[in-house]
Amino acid sequence: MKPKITLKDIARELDVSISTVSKALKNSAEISKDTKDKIKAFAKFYNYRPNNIALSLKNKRTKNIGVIIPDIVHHFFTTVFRGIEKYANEKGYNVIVCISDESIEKEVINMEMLANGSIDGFILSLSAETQLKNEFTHLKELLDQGIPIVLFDRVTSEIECDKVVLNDEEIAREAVGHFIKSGAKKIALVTTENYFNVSESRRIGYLDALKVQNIKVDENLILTLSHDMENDMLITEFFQNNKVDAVLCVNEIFAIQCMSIIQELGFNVPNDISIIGFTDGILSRFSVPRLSTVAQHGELMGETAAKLLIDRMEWLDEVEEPFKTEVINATLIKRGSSIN
Amino acid sequence: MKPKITLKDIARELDVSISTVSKALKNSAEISKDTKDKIKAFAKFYNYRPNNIALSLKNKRTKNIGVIIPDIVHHFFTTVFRGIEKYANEKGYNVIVCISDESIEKEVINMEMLANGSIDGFILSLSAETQLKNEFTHLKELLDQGIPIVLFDRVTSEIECDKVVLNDEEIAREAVGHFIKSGAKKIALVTTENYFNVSESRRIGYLDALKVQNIKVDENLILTLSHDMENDMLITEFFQNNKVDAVLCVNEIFAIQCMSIIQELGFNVPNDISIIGFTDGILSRFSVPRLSTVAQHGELMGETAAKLLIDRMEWLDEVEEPFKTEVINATLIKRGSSIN
DNA sequence: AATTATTACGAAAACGGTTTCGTGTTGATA
DNA sequence: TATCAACACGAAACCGTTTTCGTAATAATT
Repeated sequence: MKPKITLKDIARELDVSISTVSKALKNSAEISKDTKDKIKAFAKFYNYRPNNIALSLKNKRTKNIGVIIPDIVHHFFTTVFRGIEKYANEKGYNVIVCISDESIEKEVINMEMLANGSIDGFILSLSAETQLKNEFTHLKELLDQGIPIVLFDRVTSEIECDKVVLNDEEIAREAVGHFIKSGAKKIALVTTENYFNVSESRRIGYLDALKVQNIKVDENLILTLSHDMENDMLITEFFQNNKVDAVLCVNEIFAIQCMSIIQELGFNVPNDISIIGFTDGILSRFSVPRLSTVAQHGELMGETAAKLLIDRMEWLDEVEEPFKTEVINATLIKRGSSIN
Repeated sequence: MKPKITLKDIARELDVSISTVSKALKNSAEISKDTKDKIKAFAKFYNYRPNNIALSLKNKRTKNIGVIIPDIVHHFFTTVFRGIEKYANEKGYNVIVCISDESIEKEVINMEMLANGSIDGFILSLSAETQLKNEFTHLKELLDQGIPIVLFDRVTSEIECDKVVLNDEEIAREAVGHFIKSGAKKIALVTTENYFNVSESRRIGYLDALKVQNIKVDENLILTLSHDMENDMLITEFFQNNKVDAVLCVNEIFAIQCMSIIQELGFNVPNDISIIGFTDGILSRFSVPRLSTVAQHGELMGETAAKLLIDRMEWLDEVEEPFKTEVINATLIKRGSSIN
C-alpha cells in the first residue's frame, strides 16, 4: 500500500512551503532552478498527480459531462454515446452516464443529482415519458442555474438550448420517394405514438411524399406500435388485412419484426413488399435479405453534441453565443430489402 | 440566472455562522428548533443542495464508480453496463464510463485519469491488447494505492481482486453435449484468438465434451477468426471444405455470420447444420431461424460486479475481506437453430 | 552608504462543505 | 449565592489545490 501523495507531503519532506511546491511543479519563474529540480524529481519519483477533486473545487469546473439517455441497449443511443465519449475524451473530459429508462422521474433525479457540482454540462435525449407529459421544468431550472444543456434526437422546441437533430422529415420523404420510384403505390408506415418528435417528423415526411406524388393517404396504412409491447399479433393482422407494396419503419426493431412476419406470411421481400427501416445497426446488416435503412450517423451526432457543449462551456465567460441547432444529414442505405 | 446557493450565502442572509447552518440542515440537536426552522425554510425556498465536490473533498469519497469497457457497441457489454448502472444508482453512486477500444494505452490513460480522485473504485473488462500483452502493471499500481477493482468477464489470474465470470467451460460443454445428444458427430468451433480467457475456456469446454463422448478432436474443425476483420471468405471456405453437423460460435456476430453463410451455401439450419452462439442479444432473437444461444446474463453480471465493488468500498475501513470470484451461471437457450 | 530592483520564497485566502471544541448565557441545584 | 449542567451557537481546522500578496535577502544603482 502506497497511498497517494499530496503537495503537503512533498512540502513537508523537502522542507519548503506548499505554495513553493505548487509553483515549482507548474514551472513558475518565481522558483529557482535548484528548488524546481529537486521538487520535480521528488514528485516524479513518488508519482505525484494533482487531486482532481481539489482542482474541481478550486476551478469551479469538473471536466465531467453528464449524459442522460433513455436506453443504452438501443444501438442508436449506443453509437451516439460512443461519439460523445470519443470527442469528450479527446478534449480531456470524462463522461458520467445515467439511464433514464424512458422515465421522467429518473431523468429528473439523475440530473439533479449530477447538477450539484458533479458535472459542467449535460447532453441528453428526452425520455418517452418526458415527451409524453411535455414537462420540462427540470431542464429550465438547470439552464437557469447556468448549466449548459445540449439536446439530441429527442428534442423539444419548448427549451432554448443547443440541439442536434436528424433531418427526419426530409429523409422520410426520400425513403418514400424511393419506394414510389420503384413502382410502389400502397406504402405503409409503421411508427410509434406520435408524441415522439422524431416519429412525428417522419410521419410528416411520409405524408408529404405521398401528397407530392398525388397518392391518396390511407390512414389504415399507418400502423402505430408501442415500443415496449409484444407487437407480433398487430403486425400480422396488419399485413393480412392490407395489401401493401412497401413499408417504412421508424426503427430497426420494427423493420426486422415486419420483415420476419411478412416472410412468414409467404410474401417475398423485396419483390412483394419492400422494407426500409431506421438505424443502421447490426440487425439491419445481418438480416436476410439485408435491410435497407436510414443511417442516422449516431457517432457523428454524438461528436457534434459534445463539441457544441464543450465549446459553450469553454467560452461561457467570454461571449454569449446564440443557441445553435445542428442538423445531421441522414443517409438512405439501399440494400436487399428494397428494389432499386 | 439564479446561481447555486451555498452555506455561506445562507449564513450571511440569516446572520448566523456557517457551522450553524450546516448543523441545522442536518437536524443537529445542538441547534434550537426556531433557528432550524428558519434555516430550513430559507434553504428550501432557495433550493439549497450541498455541493458534491466539496463533500467529496471532505469525505475523501466521490460516490463515483469508474467503468472501463472495451467496446460499448457490443450487446453483452451494454447489458453489463446497464446492470452496473442500475445497482450503482440504487446505492447512490454515479458511473463514469470510459471505452478502452480494445487498446491498452487507452485503458491505462483513462484509469490513471480517473484514479486521481474522480472515482472510488473501478469495474472493468480487460481490453484485447491488455490480454494479448499480459501487461497488468497499471492495475497492480492502482490496487497498491488502495483503489478497489472488480474485473468481469475478461479477467486474469495475474491480478488479485474481486472478479465476476461466466462458467464458460461448463456451458460450452453443455452446448456441445446438446449437439451430441441430437446426433451430431462433426462438431465445429468458431472462436477468436485464444489469448482471450473466455475463448480459451470455451475451447477447453468444447474439447472436454468431445473427449468425454469419445469423439476424436479434429483441429480442422476449429476456426479462429479475428474480431475486427472481414471474415466472410474464411467462413465460406471453412464450410465448403469441411463436412460439419453442428457449430458452436463464441459470440453472436460469428454465429449470425455463420448461419447466413451456411444458408447461402444451400444448407438447412438446423437440419443440416445446427448452430449455437454466445450472447442472447437482439441478433439472436430476430434471426431466421432464431438462434440457439448461451445467455450470459449480462445485467446480472453487472449488478454482481457493482455489488462486489460497493460492498468492498463501504467496508474498506472495517474488515479486510478476502477477494471473491463470483460465477454467473449461463443458460443455454434452445431455439430454432439447433435440434432439440 | 543609502536607495532601489530583483530573486526566491512563504503566508494566507479561497473553493464549499463537516466536525470538533470552546464559550457565553440561562436555569437548576446545593 | 456560588456551582454546575444544559443549551445554543461560533471559531477554526481540515480536505488538496491555486494564486495573490507580502517580505527577507541579495544585488545593482546612484
